[in-house]
Amino acid sequence: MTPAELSQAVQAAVSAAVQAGELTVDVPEHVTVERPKNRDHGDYATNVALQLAKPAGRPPRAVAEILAGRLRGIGGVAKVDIAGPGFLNITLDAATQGELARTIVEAGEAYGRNEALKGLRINLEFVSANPTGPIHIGGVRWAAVGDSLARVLKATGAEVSTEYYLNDAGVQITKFAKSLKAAANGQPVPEDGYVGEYISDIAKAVTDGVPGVLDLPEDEQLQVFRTEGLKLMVAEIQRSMAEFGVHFDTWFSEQTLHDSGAVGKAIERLREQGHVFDRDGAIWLRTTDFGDDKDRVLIKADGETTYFAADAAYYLSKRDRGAEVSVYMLGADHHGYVNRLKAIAACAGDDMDRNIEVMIGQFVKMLRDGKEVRLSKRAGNIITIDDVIDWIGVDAARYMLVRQSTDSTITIDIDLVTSTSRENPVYYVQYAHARMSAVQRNAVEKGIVRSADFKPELLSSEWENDLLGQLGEFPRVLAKAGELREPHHVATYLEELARAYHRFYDNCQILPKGDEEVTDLTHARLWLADATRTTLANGLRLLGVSAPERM
RNA sequence: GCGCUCAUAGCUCAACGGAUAGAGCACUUGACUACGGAUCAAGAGGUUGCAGGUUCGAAUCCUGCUGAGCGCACCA
Repeated sequence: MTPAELSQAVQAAVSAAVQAGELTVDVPEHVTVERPKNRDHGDYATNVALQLAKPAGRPPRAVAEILAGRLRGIGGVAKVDIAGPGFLNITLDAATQGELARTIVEAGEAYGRNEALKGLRINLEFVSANPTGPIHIGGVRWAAVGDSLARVLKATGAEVSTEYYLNDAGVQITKFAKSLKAAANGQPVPEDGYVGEYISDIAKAVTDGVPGVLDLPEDEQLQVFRTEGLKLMVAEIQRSMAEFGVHFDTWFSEQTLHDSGAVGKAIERLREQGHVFDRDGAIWLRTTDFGDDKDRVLIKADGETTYFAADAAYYLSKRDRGAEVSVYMLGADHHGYVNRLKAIAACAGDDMDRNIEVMIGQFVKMLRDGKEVRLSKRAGNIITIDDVIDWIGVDAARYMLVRQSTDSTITIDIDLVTSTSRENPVYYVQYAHARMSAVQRNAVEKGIVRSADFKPELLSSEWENDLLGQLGEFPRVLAKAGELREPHHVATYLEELARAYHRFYDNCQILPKGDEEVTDLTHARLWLADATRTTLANGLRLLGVSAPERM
């Protein structure tokens, strides 16, 4: 029995008690059934009696008594106890619990998938770093988290489109082009220009690709460095992302918004909604109607459109392309944008609490010799995505970055991370998978084929029970991670699952030793181990981390 | 000045409003004639920044305070 099925059974028990006139309450939509930390509290516990006590006008324990009687009648429930203030502690019989292993093995790659966000069309934008240099460590965090989040959202039933917004239209690109041109001509870096080895590399690639470029007039030269340099830089970013296992469905160019007239059209649409006004020769959007602390300029007095106007056009583009929910993942230095972005949605007539979500993630702080290293792209002092991959590899890097909540800053000690990368918890999880794969190899070698005649009641030890309980949590963890947009819950879960597996492994012999006989228990444990391997692999896939058969 | 975010073991981090706040690292002590020791078992380590409030119950929600990071453009 899965936790979801048990939850429904408890809900049905409440419903039956209400119909029988034993309780007078509205039947709750969802009944919480959780895995208690303490084994003495049964396999599952529910607080439903505590929550219904007040509306029912009865003491919690009295409500619990009523429900306990009905729960005992459910098939597969071995025991129901009332504990503490009114918790219902439910113990399943071993066969009912053990059956979960079969459920998981038969579901295979589909185990864990659910419909928590069924049909929701989500546009997920992340990284979106300016294409004026390689992706640095901060962007790498959003790459790891965003890509995993996309996988999690898909697994919870959403239709997800991932997107990288290329700011290829602004003055930063002009500075980038000037920096390339200067490097190619052996001139000093222009004021506010970009420096770093990559600048001279790209400058050389441009001059190799366009022979004679240095003989062109200044302005034509600049144009070549702008278009060709941008092309090369974007290709470089795309290569890094692909190497990191991160996929974007759409690379969206800001320039196309201007070229296609989408920016002007967006302003007209907002004007029709009644939120655009003129003041001091400029055209404004009245974002203060929707919680922003000041109104924003769309077109400056000199006639130029602002970056904000492109943002508005971009939001409307996402909407026109079918997004019900636009999710933005931004760094903490952009938290000031939250209100204005949400106001764009509201000004366009959308629901700012539903159609747009802006996630703010904290920084990555780097330490070297115990001191914080200040990173700046302009100064050329950066740690790139390629550096991180070189140090510890894709698996360890992605896992490290995705396993903690984006609410907290990540502190990476450069000396420590390179010297002790083996301590990364990712190996603990991967090792569990590799260990299980080894068992399967050995089984094949001994000619043991997992029998279809599975006796789930044999999985009755505390280690097997713990492992089954953990396995049953996976769909719920995924649903939570998707709904909260927090993929780190998957990583935390996998560590707990791996721990339960390692403990099971150390305490329960799976395959016979020497000339011992193959028993029903051998087969039952192979089912359980296979279910674990399946779940570990499914979870690791969601994080973009490999599930190795050997390490 | 106004605003956003954060504060949990020595360190890095977890914890749908639930029962005795959990892991890893580091520290102490055990388990390898091995289904893979990248593991397991045991120990030690906490007034969840401070003070109130809400309730059957608060690390979690609310208020105030302290500390840290960041943001407050007709820049992009």
